[in-house]
Amino acid sequence: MNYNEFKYCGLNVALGVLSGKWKPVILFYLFHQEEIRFTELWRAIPKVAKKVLLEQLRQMEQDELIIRDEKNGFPPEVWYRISEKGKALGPALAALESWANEHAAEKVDMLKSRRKVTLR
Amino acid sequence: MNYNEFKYCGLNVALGVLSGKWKPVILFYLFHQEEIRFTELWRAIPKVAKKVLLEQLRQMEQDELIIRDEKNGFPPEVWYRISEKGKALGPALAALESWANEHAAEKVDMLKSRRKVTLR
DNA sequence: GATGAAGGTAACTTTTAAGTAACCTGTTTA
DNA sequence: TAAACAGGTTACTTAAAAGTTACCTTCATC
Repeated sequence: MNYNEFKYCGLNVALGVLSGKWKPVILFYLFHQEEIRFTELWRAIPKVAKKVLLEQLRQMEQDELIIRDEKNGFPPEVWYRISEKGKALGPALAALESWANEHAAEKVDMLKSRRKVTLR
Repeated sequence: MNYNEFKYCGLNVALGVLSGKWKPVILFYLFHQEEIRFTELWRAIPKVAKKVLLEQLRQMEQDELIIRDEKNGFPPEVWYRISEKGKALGPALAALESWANEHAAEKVDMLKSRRKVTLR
Protein backbone atom coordinates (compact mmCIF):
# COMPACT_ATOMS: atom_id res chain seq x y z
CA MET A 1 0.00 0.00 0.00
CA ASN A 2 1.31 3.39 -0.88
CA TYR A 3 -0.34 6.76 -0.64
CA ASN A 4 -1.43 6.90 -4.25
CA GLU A 5 -3.36 3.71 -3.80
CA PHE A 6 -4.82 4.99 -0.59
CA LYS A 7 -6.17 8.13 -2.21
CA TYR A 8 -8.76 6.08 -4.01
CA CYS A 9 -9.41 3.70 -1.19
CA GLY A 10 -12.99 3.55 -0.02
CA LEU A 11 -12.29 4.95 3.40
CA ASN A 12 -10.72 8.04 1.93
CA VAL A 13 -13.50 8.49 -0.57
CA ALA A 14 -16.15 8.20 2.12
CA LEU A 15 -14.42 10.61 4.47
CA GLY A 16 -13.97 12.94 1.55
CA VAL A 17 -17.67 13.38 0.92
CA LEU A 18 -18.21 14.01 4.64
CA SER A 19 -15.52 16.60 5.02
CA GLY A 20 -16.79 20.13 5.33
CA LYS A 21 -17.61 21.98 8.48
CA TRP A 22 -21.36 21.87 8.05
CA LYS A 23 -21.96 18.64 6.20
CA PRO A 24 -22.54 16.47 9.23
CA VAL A 25 -25.21 18.83 10.58
CA ILE A 26 -26.83 19.06 7.20
CA LEU A 27 -27.00 15.29 7.03
CA PHE A 28 -28.29 15.22 10.54
CA TYR A 29 -31.20 17.49 9.66
CA LEU A 30 -31.99 15.63 6.49
CA PHE A 31 -31.92 12.31 8.27
CA HIS A 32 -34.53 13.58 10.67
CA GLN A 33 -36.65 15.64 8.40
CA GLU A 34 -36.38 14.20 4.89
CA GLU A 35 -37.25 17.56 3.28
CA ILE A 36 -36.20 21.04 4.18
CA ARG A 37 -36.22 24.38 2.46
CA PHE A 38 -33.00 26.27 2.00
CA THR A 39 -33.88 29.18 4.21
CA GLU A 40 -35.30 26.98 6.91
CA LEU A 41 -32.03 25.03 7.01
CA TRP A 42 -30.06 28.22 6.96
CA ARG A 43 -31.94 29.61 9.92
CA ALA A 44 -31.64 26.31 11.76
CA ILE A 45 -27.86 26.52 11.66
CA PRO A 46 -27.39 29.93 13.09
CA LYS A 47 -23.75 30.60 12.44
CA VAL A 48 -23.21 29.42 8.94
CA ALA A 49 -22.79 31.92 6.14
CA LYS A 50 -25.32 31.57 3.37
CA LYS A 51 -22.52 31.27 0.85
CA VAL A 52 -20.83 28.49 2.75
CA LEU A 53 -24.04 26.59 3.35
CA LEU A 54 -24.71 26.77 -0.36
CA GLU A 55 -21.23 25.55 -1.18
CA GLN A 56 -21.60 22.56 1.05
CA LEU A 57 -25.03 21.75 -0.29
CA ARG A 58 -23.68 21.97 -3.83
CA GLN A 59 -20.84 19.62 -3.04
CA MET A 60 -23.18 17.17 -1.40
CA GLU A 61 -25.45 17.41 -4.40
CA GLN A 62 -22.51 16.69 -6.68
CA ASP A 63 -21.56 13.74 -4.53
CA GLU A 64 -25.20 12.70 -4.85
CA LEU A 65 -25.79 12.55 -1.13
CA ILE A 66 -28.71 14.96 -1.40
CA ILE A 67 -31.26 16.01 -3.98
CA ARG A 68 -32.14 19.59 -4.78
CA ASP A 69 -35.67 20.19 -5.80
CA GLU A 70 -36.50 23.57 -7.28
CA LYS A 71 -40.08 24.62 -7.80
CA ASN A 72 -40.20 27.33 -10.38
CA GLY A 73 -42.10 30.42 -9.39
CA PHE A 74 -41.64 33.40 -7.22
CA PRO A 75 -40.41 33.66 -4.53
CA PRO A 76 -38.14 30.75 -5.33
CA GLU A 77 -38.73 27.56 -3.43
CA VAL A 78 -35.96 25.03 -3.14
CA TRP A 79 -36.24 21.82 -1.15
CA TYR A 80 -33.38 19.60 -0.21
CA ARG A 81 -33.73 15.97 0.72
CA ILE A 82 -31.51 13.01 1.21
CA SER A 83 -30.92 10.59 -1.66
CA GLU A 84 -30.76 6.83 -1.54
CA LYS A 85 -27.01 7.05 -1.71
CA GLY A 86 -27.06 9.46 1.19
CA LYS A 87 -29.43 7.29 3.17
CA ALA A 88 -27.08 4.40 2.65
CA LEU A 89 -24.54 6.28 4.75
CA GLY A 90 -26.84 5.81 7.73
CA PRO A 91 -25.27 2.67 9.17
CA ALA A 92 -21.77 4.07 8.85
CA LEU A 93 -22.80 7.31 10.53
CA ALA A 94 -24.57 5.36 13.23
CA ALA A 95 -21.40 3.34 13.80
CA LEU A 96 -19.38 6.53 14.19
CA GLU A 97 -22.02 7.91 16.51
CA SER A 98 -21.96 4.89 18.72
CA TRP A 99 -18.18 4.75 18.77
CA ALA A 100 -18.21 8.28 20.12
CA ASN A 101 -20.84 7.46 22.71
CA GLU A 102 -18.85 4.50 23.93
CA HIS A 103 -15.32 5.80 23.61
CA ALA A 104 -15.44 9.55 23.73
CA ALA A 105 -18.27 10.04 26.17
CA GLU A 106 -16.50 12.99 27.85
CA LYS A 107 -16.76 14.98 24.70
CA VAL A 108 -20.22 13.85 23.78
CA ASP A 109 -21.44 14.45 27.30
CA MET A 110 -20.89 18.16 26.93
CA LEU A 111 -24.25 17.87 25.27
CA LYS A 112 -26.40 18.47 28.32
CA SER A 113 -29.74 17.45 26.98
CA ARG A 114 -28.98 13.90 25.94
CA ARG A 115 -31.32 12.33 23.56
CA LYS A 116 -31.21 9.02 21.81
CA VAL A 117 -30.51 9.61 18.19
CA THR A 118 -30.76 7.14 15.38
CA LEU A 119 -29.42 7.50 11.89
CA ARG A 120 -31.13 4.75 9.97
CA MET B 1 -31.89 20.18 17.65
CA ASN B 2 -29.82 23.27 17.21
CA TYR B 3 -26.23 23.66 16.18
CA ASN B 4 -24.87 24.00 19.68
CA GLU B 5 -26.32 20.66 20.57
CA PHE B 6 -24.98 19.17 17.42
CA LYS B 7 -21.44 20.28 18.15
CA TYR B 8 -21.24 17.74 20.92
CA CYS B 9 -23.18 15.07 19.15
CA GLY B 10 -21.38 11.79 18.70
CA LEU B 11 -21.26 11.98 14.94
CA ASN B 12 -19.49 15.30 15.05
CA VAL B 13 -17.08 14.14 17.71
CA ALA B 14 -16.19 11.04 15.73
CA LEU B 15 -15.69 12.92 12.49
CA GLY B 16 -13.64 15.44 14.42
CA VAL B 17 -11.00 12.94 15.46
CA LEU B 18 -10.80 11.67 11.88
CA SER B 19 -10.39 15.04 10.25
CA GLY B 20 -6.91 15.78 9.04
CA LYS B 21 -5.47 15.12 5.64
CA TRP B 22 -3.26 12.23 6.71
CA LYS B 23 -5.18 10.66 9.56
CA PRO B 24 -7.07 8.12 7.51
CA VAL B 25 -3.90 6.84 5.91
CA ILE B 26 -2.14 6.69 9.27
CA LEU B 27 -5.00 4.65 10.65
CA PHE B 28 -4.87 2.48 7.61
CA TYR B 29 -1.22 1.64 8.19
CA LEU B 30 -1.71 1.05 11.87
CA PHE B 31 -4.67 -1.20 11.25
CA HIS B 32 -2.53 -3.37 9.03
CA GLN B 33 0.75 -3.25 10.84
CA GLU B 34 0.01 -2.69 14.53
CA GLU B 35 3.46 -1.13 15.12
CA ILE B 36 5.43 1.26 13.00
CA ARG B 37 8.38 3.53 13.56
CA PHE B 38 8.04 7.20 12.87
CA THR B 39 10.50 7.34 10.02
CA GLU B 40 9.15 4.21 8.42
CA LEU B 41 5.69 5.75 8.43
CA TRP B 42 7.06 9.01 7.14
CA ARG B 43 8.77 7.29 4.23
CA ALA B 44 5.68 5.23 3.49
CA ILE B 45 3.64 8.38 2.93
CA PRO B 46 5.83 10.08 0.42
CA LYS B 47 4.34 13.52 0.23
CA VAL B 48 3.65 14.43 3.78
CA ALA B 49 5.84 16.95 5.55
CA LYS B 50 7.50 15.65 8.67
CA LYS B 51 6.03 18.51 10.65
CA VAL B 52 2.52 17.79 9.48
CA LEU B 53 2.82 14.06 10.04
CA LEU B 54 3.96 14.78 13.56
CA GLU B 55 1.07 17.17 14.14
CA GLN B 56 -1.45 14.61 13.06
CA LEU B 57 0.18 11.89 15.13
CA ARG B 58 0.12 14.18 18.16
CA GLN B 59 -3.53 14.96 17.70
CA MET B 60 -4.37 11.31 17.33
CA GLU B 61 -2.35 10.58 20.43
CA GLN B 62 -4.27 13.25 22.30
CA ASP B 63 -7.51 11.79 21.06
CA GLU B 64 -6.17 8.46 22.31
CA LEU B 65 -6.53 6.73 18.98
CA ILE B 66 -2.88 5.76 18.93
CA ILE B 67 -0.11 5.10 21.43
CA ARG B 68 3.37 6.55 21.20
CA ASP B 69 6.12 4.35 22.54
CA GLU B 70 9.50 5.92 22.97
CA LYS B 71 12.53 3.80 23.69
CA ASN B 72 15.18 5.94 25.31
CA GLY B 73 18.57 5.74 23.68
CA PHE B 74 20.27 7.01 20.63
CA PRO B 75 19.35 7.29 17.85
CA PRO B 76 15.82 7.79 19.16
CA GLU B 77 13.34 5.04 18.46
CA VAL B 78 9.64 5.84 18.54
CA TRP B 79 6.96 3.32 17.75
CA TYR B 80 3.36 4.14 17.10
CA ARG B 81 0.55 1.66 17.46
CA ILE B 82 -3.19 1.71 17.56
CA SER B 83 -4.98 1.83 20.91
CA GLU B 84 -8.07 -0.06 21.96
CA LYS B 85 -10.09 3.08 21.44
CA GLY B 86 -8.62 3.36 17.98
CA LYS B 87 -9.26 -0.26 17.20
CA ALA B 88 -12.85 0.25 18.22
CA LEU B 89 -13.21 2.56 15.24
CA GLY B 90 -12.69 -0.43 12.99
CA PRO B 91 -16.34 -1.30 12.37
CA ALA B 92 -17.24 2.30 11.64
CA LEU B 93 -14.37 2.68 9.22
CA ALA B 94 -15.29 -0.61 7.60
CA ALA B 95 -18.85 0.65 7.20
CA LEU B 96 -17.59 3.81 5.49
CA GLU B 97 -15.32 1.72 3.31
CA SER B 98 -18.11 -0.54 2.20
CA TRP B 99 -20.46 2.37 1.58
CA ALA B 100 -17.87 3.77 -0.80
CA ASN B 101 -17.39 0.45 -2.52
CA GLU B 102 -21.11 0.07 -3.05
CA HIS B 103 -22.11 3.65 -3.76
CA ALA B 104 -19.08 5.48 -5.03
CA ALA B 105 -17.42 2.71 -6.98
CA GLU B 106 -16.41 5.12 -9.79
CA LYS B 107 -14.16 6.96 -7.42
CA VAL B 108 -12.88 3.91 -5.62
CA ASP B 109 -12.25 2.13 -8.89
CA MET B 110 -9.60 4.62 -9.83
CA LEU B 111 -7.54 2.34 -7.66
CA LYS B 112 -6.33 -0.04 -10.31
CA SER B 113 -4.82 -2.72 -8.18
CA ARG B 114 -7.88 -3.66 -6.20
CA ARG B 115 -7.33 -5.61 -3.12
CA LYS B 116 -9.77 -6.68 -0.47
CA VAL B 117 -9.19 -4.65 2.60
CA THR B 118 -10.54 -5.25 6.05
CA LEU B 119 -10.48 -2.89 8.97
CA ARG B 120 -11.22 -5.10 11.92
C1' DG C 1 -43.11 53.17 -5.99
C1' DA C 2 -40.82 51.23 -1.93
C1' DT C 3 -40.31 46.98 0.83
C1' DG C 4 -39.80 42.35 1.57
C1' DA C 5 -39.89 37.72 0.32
C1' DA C 6 -36.36 33.23 -1.13
C1' DG C 7 -32.44 31.71 -3.20
C1' DG C 8 -28.77 33.04 -5.08
C1' DT C 9 -23.93 35.44 -6.85
C1' DA C 10 -19.54 38.38 -6.58
C1' DA C 11 -15.77 40.51 -4.47
C1' DC C 12 -13.20 40.55 -0.77
C1' DT C 13 -11.12 39.26 4.10
C1' DT C 14 -9.98 36.18 7.81
C1' DT C 15 -8.76 31.86 9.73
C1' DT C 16 -6.97 27.41 9.60
C1' DA C 17 -4.47 23.66 7.60
C1' DA C 18 -0.69 22.13 5.21
C1' DG C 19 3.88 22.58 3.25
C1' DT C 20 9.11 24.11 3.12
C1' DA C 21 13.62 24.60 4.77
C1' DA C 22 16.91 24.91 8.11
C1' DC C 23 18.49 23.46 12.44
C1' DC C 24 19.12 20.56 16.88
C1' DT C 25 20.17 16.34 19.68
C1' DG C 26 23.75 12.76 21.14
C1' DT C 27 25.75 8.30 19.76
C1' DT C 28 28.02 5.32 15.99
C1' DT C 29 30.61 4.57 12.10
C1' DA C 30 33.79 5.93 8.24
C1' DT D 1 36.55 14.88 12.98
C1' DA D 2 32.78 14.84 10.03
C1' DA D 3 28.79 12.57 8.53
C1' DA D 4 24.81 9.86 9.30
C1' DC D 5 21.23 8.31 12.10
C1' DA D 6 15.89 9.13 14.11
C1' DG D 7 12.86 12.14 15.90
C1' DG D 8 12.07 16.12 16.59
C1' DT D 9 11.50 21.97 16.72
C1' DT D 10 11.33 26.74 14.73
C1' DA D 11 10.26 30.32 11.63
C1' DC D 12 8.21 31.16 7.66
C1' DT D 13 5.17 30.63 3.27
C1' DT D 14 1.23 28.91 0.57
C1' DA D 15 -3.12 27.15 -0.22
C1' DA D 16 -7.64 26.03 1.05
C1' DA D 17 -11.75 26.65 3.78
C1' DA D 18 -14.83 29.59 5.92
C1' DG D 19 -16.82 34.10 6.77
C1' DT D 20 -18.56 39.09 5.54
C1' DT D 21 -21.03 42.36 3.01
C1' DA D 22 -23.36 44.04 -0.67
C1' DC D 23 -26.13 43.13 -4.46
C1' DC D 24 -29.48 40.65 -7.91
C1' DT D 25 -34.12 38.67 -9.39
C1' DT D 26 -39.28 38.88 -9.76
C1' DC D 27 -43.54 38.84 -7.92
C1' DA D 28 -46.77 40.39 -4.04
C1' DT D 29 -48.11 43.46 -0.67
C1' DC D 30 -48.07 48.21 1.89
